[in-house]
Amino acid sequence: MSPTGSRVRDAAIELFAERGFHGTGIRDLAERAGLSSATLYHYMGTKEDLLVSIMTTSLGRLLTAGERLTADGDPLARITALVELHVLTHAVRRLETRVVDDEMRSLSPDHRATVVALRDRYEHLWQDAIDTGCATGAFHVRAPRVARLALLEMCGGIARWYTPDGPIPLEQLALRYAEMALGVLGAAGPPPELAVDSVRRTMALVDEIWLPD
Amino acid sequence: MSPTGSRVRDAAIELFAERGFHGTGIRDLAERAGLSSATLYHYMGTKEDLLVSIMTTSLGRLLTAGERLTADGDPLARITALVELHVLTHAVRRLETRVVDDEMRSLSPDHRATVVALRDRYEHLWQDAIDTGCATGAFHVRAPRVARLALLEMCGGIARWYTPDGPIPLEQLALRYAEMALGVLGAAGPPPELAVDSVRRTMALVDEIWLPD
Amino acid sequence: MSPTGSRVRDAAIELFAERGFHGTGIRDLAERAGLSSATLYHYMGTKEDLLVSIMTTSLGRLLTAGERLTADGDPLARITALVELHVLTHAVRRLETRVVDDEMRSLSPDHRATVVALRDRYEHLWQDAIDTGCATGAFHVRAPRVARLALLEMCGGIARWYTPDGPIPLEQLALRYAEMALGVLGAAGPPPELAVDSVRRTMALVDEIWLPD
Amino acid sequence: MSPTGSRVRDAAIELFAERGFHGTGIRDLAERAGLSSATLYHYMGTKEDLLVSIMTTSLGRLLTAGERLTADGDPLARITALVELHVLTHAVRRLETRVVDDEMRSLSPDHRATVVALRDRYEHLWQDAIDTGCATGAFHVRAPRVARLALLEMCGGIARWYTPDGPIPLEQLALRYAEMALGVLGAAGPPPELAVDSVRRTMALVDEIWLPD
DNA sequence: CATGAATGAGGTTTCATTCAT
DNA sequence: CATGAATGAAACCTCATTCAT
Repeated sequence: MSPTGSRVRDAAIELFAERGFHGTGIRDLAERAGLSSATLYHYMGTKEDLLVSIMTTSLGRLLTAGERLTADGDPLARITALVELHVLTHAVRRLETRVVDDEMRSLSPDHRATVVALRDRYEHLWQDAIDTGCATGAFHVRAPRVARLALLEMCGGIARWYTPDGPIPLEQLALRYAEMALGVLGAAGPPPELAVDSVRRTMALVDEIWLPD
Repeated sequence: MSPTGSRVRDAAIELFAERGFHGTGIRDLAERAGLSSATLYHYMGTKEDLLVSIMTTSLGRLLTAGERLTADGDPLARITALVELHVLTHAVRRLETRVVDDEMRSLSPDHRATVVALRDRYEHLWQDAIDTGCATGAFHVRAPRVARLALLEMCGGIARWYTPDGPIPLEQLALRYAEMALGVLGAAGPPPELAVDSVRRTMALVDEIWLPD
Repeated sequence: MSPTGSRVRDAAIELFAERGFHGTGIRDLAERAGLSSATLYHYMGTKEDLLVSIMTTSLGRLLTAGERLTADGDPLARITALVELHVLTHAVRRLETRVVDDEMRSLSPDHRATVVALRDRYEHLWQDAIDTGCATGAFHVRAPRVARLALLEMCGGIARWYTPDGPIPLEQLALRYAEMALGVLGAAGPPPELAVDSVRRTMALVDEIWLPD
Repeated sequence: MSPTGSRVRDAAIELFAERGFHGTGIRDLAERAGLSSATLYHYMGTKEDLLVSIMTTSLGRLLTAGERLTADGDPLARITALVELHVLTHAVRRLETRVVDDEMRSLSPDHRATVVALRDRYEHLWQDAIDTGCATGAFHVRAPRVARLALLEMCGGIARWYTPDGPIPLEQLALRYAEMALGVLGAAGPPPELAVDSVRRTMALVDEIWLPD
């Protein structure tokens, strides 16, 4: 993407995350991007197109990463990786992920369907890991669907408060969330050194997936 | 409040929850309440005043309930009750709670400060229970502040999907969330029959607190 | 008029004078009068009716007084009395007279015609005195119509700044204006003691005319 | 200024003068300027900004002209020039000057302060000439401050009735006002041919000062 | 006598978007 | 590639007024 195009996109991510889609005006976007509002339209379709593009890109990357991480491994390894992915992504890409999580309602029906389909595929990775783990006896959960919803909210919530200046390094945060998630699922975690290895692998993937931006 | 005033308030809760504050127009409100947009202004100040009133009322009730439930009891009982309260309120009052959780950013600085102060008092009840439980050895958490944030997100998330028509009765849902929360905190739960008693007590309080509406 | 009716009228005079007719809202009037805006309508017709009533009353009294003062006397005495009348009225009834002078343009055509007719009758008293004085050689003016307009503006202007707390007593002010007016007309004034007598007589008339209010 | 910008400004001057600031709607302005009401906002800030700009420009020019005319000369010459300036400006620029004289009350406090400061500087030129003339014995006035106020009202009043179609040429009108003003001040005027010269010089300045518009 | 409730019309200003240059 | 100019629609809110109680 052209550098100016990126500026537009970045401006949109910042403002949509901060003020919401309907709370952000075209002029706000233009000002933040350092352009006139007319010029904006060289780099985007409508305001909603911009939102859709942000959401599909972000969700698409999350899905790609999720699929790679769950291509093999036992349920415990898979859910651990998904939790790490979700937490790290929501921390490293706070703004994009907030837009994805909060602005679904601002989409028109057609666009919403597209985005929801992506999200469903992603969430299916979670549900599958949870269900399999319940079947194998690795997890002890009485309402697996509820567990999925609870875990997703819990892990995604980090985007509402995370800052890199906080007292706990991000790697440690991811470990804590992984522990909490396994607590939710009634599972025992792996030994610490394996857990650290897992987080580092996931972090590397997150960096790779978001690199081209 | 006058019946018409209630209709205005209810319309606002529905629409703010569904479309967001900035996504809801005065005409939408008027139409939903069955009034002309001019008449709306007999029952509210500005649109933001209406939002503030909804948020402070809702948060105020949650805080009152939380304070009552944590007036005594050991940390396990207190955190259990708070989880139940949060889950039940977010299920029974899906719309209000979504507005409270999502529209903080739509408030002007002054109003935001007021609302944030209320929320902080409420969240302090959680932090206090968690910290005490960690100190007594009832909980095993390495990052108590993170645990609080994670639990609040997890439990509040129910407002994003709950419907009374779902396959799991609300009482059971609350029990599941309590179990998951104790898993997050690395704690063992009480025997089932005591847990049911607790949920029923909390449900009664929720009903009472929200009655006058 | 009922005491409440007077309050309404007084409120209108104050606010119309201060903010102008279009700058004054019905609610402003109601608040100033200590009534609800609905109750206002027991004491007036439309907002414009209220304006018309204020203007015709005020102009009517000025006209009555002017006619009395010019019923006899030579041109110098008549113009002196008119100047005194105009100045004293605009000082003692600053607000009414400002409304009369400034809000003609806010009247609808019909009402305007009525008010203009009154004003014309009043101004004719001035023109007549001036013209007669020119004919008798008492005044030396090359453009008598312009002189009339200039004098009326000059004398009425006192309503834009007069306050009873000023350093110069009102009686003195009236004398100064009379002197200036005669200067405008190229006429010599009467001896001081006669001038004072005249002002006092005019002041008494002003008090009488405005008494019933 | 762009031609369209001028049209907006001209429309505002006409309508504010005719109907008053509060009596003029944005749609009236747009219609008069031949624009949509949205387009109006490319050429102005708020409606009040437009008013402020009109007032400061107009007053600023009057002040500049006044300063030039009173840079030297004896009190009689200075006051004569000021009277001519005031009269000619109020005749040639009837609408602007009416807005300046009538709409001070429509300004918000901050803007009002700015405009009042300009007006005070302008009026100070008058007061200074009057006071000096009294000191030198050129004028005979017992209340110099009152004289200033009276003269300003008298001369500015021409904007309320002047039309170029009237029976008296503007140059003659200015002479008549100068004579009347000297009458107010108890002063004898210059011989006719000098007076005519003075008016012509002042008229040239007025034309020059208002040219760039 | 007084008012709360109600409203259609209109207030000023901003919206997202287009297009000629 | 960039923008100033333009606009219909809509934003939030207030207007003057009526009427049942």
